[in-house]
This record gives sequence, structure tokens and C-alpha cells, in this order.
Amino acid sequence: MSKTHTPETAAQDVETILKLLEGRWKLIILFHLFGGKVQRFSHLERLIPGISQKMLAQQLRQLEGDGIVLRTLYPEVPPKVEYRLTDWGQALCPVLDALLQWAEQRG
Amino acid sequence: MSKTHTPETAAQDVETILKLLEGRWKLIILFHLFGGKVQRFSHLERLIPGISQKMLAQQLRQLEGDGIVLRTLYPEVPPKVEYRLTDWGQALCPVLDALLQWAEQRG
DNA sequence: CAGTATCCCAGACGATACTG
DNA sequence: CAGTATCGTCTGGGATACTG
Repeated sequence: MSKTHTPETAAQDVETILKLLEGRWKLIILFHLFGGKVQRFSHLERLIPGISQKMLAQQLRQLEGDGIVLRTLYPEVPPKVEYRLTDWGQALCPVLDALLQWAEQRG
Repeated sequence: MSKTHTPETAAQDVETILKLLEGRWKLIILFHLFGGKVQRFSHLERLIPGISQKMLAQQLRQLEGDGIVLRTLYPEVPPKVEYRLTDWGQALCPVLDALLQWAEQRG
């Protein structure tokens, strides 16, 4: 590890990061937004079979609160909300790719 | 993402990987083994304040079962058991580093 | 020393219903 | 359309005690 020093602080830092991605649905939501894709709430609902409105809303709120997802509300009737990744959220893509590469290395 | 194609499969692959690291104590155990360090059960217990024997054993078993940690039992009395990372487990270090780098990028 | 075995609980998650 | 509210379930993890 480059800048962190003790096993404790490094482990804790990584844990904090992983918590951002924990949650039954976050990764699949993320992957439906990678590549600059923009999705409405109802569209994500249709893209992700089995998810409830409660969970979709909750996970999106958390991703938004963590600065990974950007939420845009259009003040129309009926309401229209769009979700996309922040720049930082987009930057997660190559990192997850590194994780996949690691998994492939397994002997 | 390089080789995976649909958001579903990619997300699922990453989830499978992250599950290997989930668990209240796995990361801190890992960081106490990075760099080729070898530790005995009781030593890890002392290194990790607050962990119970049950949890330490459980998390080690899972890491072992997942091929990340190597367990060596010396048939002595009293028993002696050593834990170290597999090569694959060691290879996780730079990946977690990438994760830390990403976290630092946050605007 | 290096573990198991039990019991318990908080919090994550799902199902369902309701709303501005 | 895009959510909240409520309730029930299930499981990861903690406390404690015991063992080859």
C-alpha cells in the first residue's frame, strides 16, 4: 500500500470504500449507468428485474449521497428524474475492471 | 469493462469478487498478512482487538476456502497453525491500492 | 493453542400498500 | 412517474461457554 501505513488504517480505508458499493443492488445499478448512460427511475426499474421501488430508491439515494450518482429532477407533471454517474463514479469503472482481472488470475 | 458484456454479468462478477472480501474482519486480517507475513492464530487474535475466536476462525476459514489464505497445521501438542496469503491473495494488494487511489480522486 | 457450540440481536432486505 | 410508509423475515455478527 502506497500512502497508508498501518494495517489498521489501510484496512479501514478500503472498508470505507467497499461500503460505498455494498448493497444488494448497487453494482447492477452502477453497471447500467457506466459509459455515461442516463436513466430514468422507471427505466432502471424495468432494467433490473426483481428490484422493488423501495430498494431502487434507497440504493440510488445512497449512491447519490456518496457522490457516485447524480440525480436530476425536472419540475414537470408528471415528475421526471434522471440518473447518471458523476465523474468520480465513472472513474470507478477501470477500478472494478482491475478487480475482474484479479479474479481471472486465480490459479 | 473489457471482457464482460452485459451490465448483468459484469455486475454479478464484481459482486462475487466483493463477497470474497465481505465480512467484518477480512480486510484487517488480509492487511496483517500482506507482504508475505506469516501469523499464528493467537497472534492474529492479539493483533486484532475486539475480534472473537469464533469470528477469527470463521473469517479465516472463508478466506482459506476462497483460496486467498493458506493454512498450515503443524501436528504438535499444543497445536500450532500458521496463516499466510496465497500468491493470488498477495496479488490482491495492488488492486486494493487502485481502490484507494480512486477514493483519493474524489473531488 | 486453536478452535466449536449456543444463543441472541440489529439491521439489511423483501412484500405490500399508499401518495404528491 | 417517482417515490414513502409499514411490517415481517432472515442472516451476519457479538457474547459466552466449552473442548481436543
